[in-house]
Parts: sequence; structure tokens; C-alpha cells
Amino acid sequence: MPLYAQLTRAIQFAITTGRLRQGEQLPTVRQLAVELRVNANTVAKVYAELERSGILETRRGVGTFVCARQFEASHRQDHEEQLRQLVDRFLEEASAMGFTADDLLDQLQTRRKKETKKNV
Amino acid sequence: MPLYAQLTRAIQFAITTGRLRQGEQLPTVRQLAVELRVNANTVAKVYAELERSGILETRRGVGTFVCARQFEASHRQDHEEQLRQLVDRFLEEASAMGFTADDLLDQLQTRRKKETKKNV
DNA sequence: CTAGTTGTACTATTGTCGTAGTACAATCTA
DNA sequence: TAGATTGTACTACGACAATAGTACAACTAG
Repeated sequence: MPLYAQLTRAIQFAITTGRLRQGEQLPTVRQLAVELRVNANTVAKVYAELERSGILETRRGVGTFVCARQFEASHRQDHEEQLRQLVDRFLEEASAMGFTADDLLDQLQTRRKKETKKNV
Repeated sequence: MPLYAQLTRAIQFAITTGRLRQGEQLPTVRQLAVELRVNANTVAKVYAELERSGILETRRGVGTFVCARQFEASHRQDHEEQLRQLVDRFLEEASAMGFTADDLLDQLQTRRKKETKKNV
């Protein structure tokens, strides 16, 4: 998996799990670039993309911050739409491989049961 | 989506839906290449890949055919494994986007209901 | 055995993706 | 305003995937 994708995922994960909180400042593009032994542009690209998604907020000369309001209604709509699209792609792939929606449901439910068992 | 992937999917779909039946002969690599305005190698690549998957069977100087026995036990196991892997990828992507397995289940069940409504 | 069919191997070209290098623009701070 | 810090735009390079071109090998049919 490309560096920028790994980084994007890591940041999103850090935010959703609360390790990065709303309003908190992220490392400088250069700082993070040095730390990860990566070009600054790669980090910048990730920050920019996450800003377009409304997750981060960047201010020149200042830094990059976790957006203060990222779970608003508008974003929730986008999120729903993303989920639909993801499921669309998934169903398409599956049907090409000869699986029905029911097959997928079964498999998913099996997973969920295992997961709950683990957590108990 | 690349040509070879489209073609692969199309052939798989044709077989699973019965438009291509077991033992039936497919077009020559050259025929299909001309028809699709594509290089013969692209078609050959697809045929070869599908043969490795046990879906097609090619005989030099004769042609390419739908494999006579593709729903045997051994293949069914592979199929199950493929389903698991597909769901794995799906869950991973989804969790990176902040969705839980339950979100996916809900969305899928909604789809299924709509589908059954349509078919009734 | 020969001609014609089939699939296949090898190589080259093209386009795209990921990343890096460098130079620039915006902002803050003293 | 001057200098430092921030993000950003532009370009280029390397790697890889996808496709095409050409020549070859296996097989069939007469």
C-alpha cells in the first residue's frame, strides 16, 4: 500500500479512536516528513486530501489542525452516500464472482458473531 | 477499469448466468480481439487467467472452451475462500472509512429488501 | 507431410501512479 | 518591515501495469 494511503488511514484512525482530538494541531508537513523519512509533498498531499474531506483544516504559516466540526449533518449525509457507493462496488464485484447478496450477508453475519464472542 | 478486467468479468458473468454453458466453445483469441478492437494478447491473457482458475480449458489448434466441471467440491472450497477474502477486503476498507460491520449489514439488508420487492 | 488453424512467448511502447526535489506564496512574530 | 515558519505549485524521475506488435509453437484436417 502506498505511503500516502497508509498515512491517510493512520490519521483517520487516530481521529476516530480519539488519539487526535478536535482542534488539535498535527505535526508540520516537514516534521512529519522527516519523522517518516518521506518527502514533504507526500505529507502535504495527505493533509490536502483530508482537508477536502472536511476532516482537517490547514492555515498557512500556522499549521494543520483536526477540524472542529466533522460530525455534522452535512458530513453525515456524505458518509451515508459513501457507504452506499462502497456497498455498490462490493455487490458488483461479488456478483461478478458468482455470489449473491445473501451469500455476503451470511458471511458478514458469521463474522459479526465471531467478533462479539471475542469481545465477551 | 482495464480491458482485461472487464473482459474477465464479462466472461465470468456470462458463465454464471448460463449464457455460456459448460463445454461450449468461446471465440478465438483473434476473433474476439478483432471484435473488441483489442490486441489478441489481451484476450489470450484473460483466457489463460481463467484457465488457471479452472473456469476455461484451452487446447492449442482447437480453441478455448468452458470447463466441463467447474462446480466440484474442490472449486467450491476455493469459492468459499474467495468470498472470505472479498469480505475481508470489504471490512477493512469500511473500517478505514469509519463504518462498522453493523453499518454494512444494515445497508446490505436494505438493498436485499428492495431487490425482493422489485422481483415480486 | 503440408497448410491452416489455434494459443503463446517475447519484447517494446505507452500511460499512469507514487514519490522526490526545488522553488514559491502566505502567514505569524518580533 | 525582516526573518522564520507554515503550506503549496510545478516539474521530473522511476516503477509498474496495460496493451500492442511480431514471431513462434502446438495441434488439426486434408
